[in-house]
Amino acid sequence: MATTPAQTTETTARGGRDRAKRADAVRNVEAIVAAATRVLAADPDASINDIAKAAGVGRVTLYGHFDSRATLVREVVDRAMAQTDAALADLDLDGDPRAALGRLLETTWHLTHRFGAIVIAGTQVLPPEELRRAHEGPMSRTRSVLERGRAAGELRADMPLEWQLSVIQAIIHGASAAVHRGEITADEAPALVRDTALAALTA
Amino acid sequence: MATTPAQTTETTARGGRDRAKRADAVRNVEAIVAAATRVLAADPDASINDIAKAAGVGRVTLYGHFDSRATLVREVVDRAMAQTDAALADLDLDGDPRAALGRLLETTWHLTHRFGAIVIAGTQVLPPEELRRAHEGPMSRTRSVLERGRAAGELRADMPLEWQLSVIQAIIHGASAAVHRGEITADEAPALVRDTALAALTA
DNA sequence: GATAAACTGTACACACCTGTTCGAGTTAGC
DNA sequence: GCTAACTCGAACAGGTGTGTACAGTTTATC
Repeated sequence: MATTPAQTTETTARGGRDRAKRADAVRNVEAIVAAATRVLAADPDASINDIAKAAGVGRVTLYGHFDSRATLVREVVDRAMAQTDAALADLDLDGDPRAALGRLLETTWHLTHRFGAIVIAGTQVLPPEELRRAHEGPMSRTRSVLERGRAAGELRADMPLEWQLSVIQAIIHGASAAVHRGEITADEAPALVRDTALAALTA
Repeated sequence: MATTPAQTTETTARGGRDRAKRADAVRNVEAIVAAATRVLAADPDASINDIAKAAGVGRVTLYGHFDSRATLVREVVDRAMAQTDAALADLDLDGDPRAALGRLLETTWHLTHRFGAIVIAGTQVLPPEELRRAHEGPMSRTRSVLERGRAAGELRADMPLEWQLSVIQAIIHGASAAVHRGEITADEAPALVRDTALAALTA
């Protein structure tokens, strides 16, 4: 329990109005987003009711904080992308392109697996170009490493770069699905993803 | 009420009752299955209404031929699998494992791309083990070629076989998605799938 | 401890999808 | 050309999901 008030919460977040949001309201919003992330990652078609229940909150309360399903999904996607971007920003992508790509692959896999079907939930609600823009950030990092590897002759350049990006995405998603099916464990997945994708992109 | 047996059309199909089906009924059933295949391949969540409309038939008529959505989906999946199995049976899978796998990959891609999201429609309606059994046929062909290649030292054997199957599936589905997004053309896809998958599975 | 913000459950309006029933019109088949 | 099979639209029942309105209660904050 915070005994020291002093600029309690963020007044700058969205509505930045005169009054600050009440502490329990902030807590609930947080619980809702967290629950939505968890639930939607498992089932992109989960209802608002499921999410509210998972957050330990009434459905009406949820609507008090988010205008619509789309708004909530957008928030979840935004946070996921922000987290993704932050994790990727910590990565050292210099040096040997293959090694850099390997690190990038492992990290990306962890993120993809954590966020699972949220992307799907996004595609069903958000306009395509908005989704495209969200993907752009992480994608561009991979693309630049890929370009560097191709230019250095360490990665094969005899197929479209966009195709190679698709392959990477496909393998990562495939690994996540394979883990869910129990064919491989979450522990061995990163190495498999890295080795397989690197092999696929090597001449 | 059987006035004339006659054995006109297929009395053996399913209900194998006394009277033969009328010609227009057969035609409609065919149109429905074709439309369902087409529509569900694009959107696995398409409603019965959409399918009936696409088939140029009333919704009630559709229900006259198929008890429920599940029945229709089952029929569509069954036909797709039969077609798949037939196409794969024509393939020569002997000789050099890599060449055989290459042929298998190209053919499988064509089939997957044609049937698209039908698998998803299936997973949502049919019991898991029924789907599993449907997948078993085509999957087992790939598995045996894969095993042969691994044993011959032509394909890498340092990762689980099940994982390699997942990778193949992921690349094929990824290619189909990439074509839909317009990143690559349907013409260049088979070669890309073959080359990429073979590279991924080669030591 | 007073006040306003926030929470709660219930209930309603609306939309969509599934599956069924009905009566009337159309058509294939003998 | 008769008859049974087939088709059609409209309409209903049951289910689910979204979003809103209301009235009462809790609770943070000053």
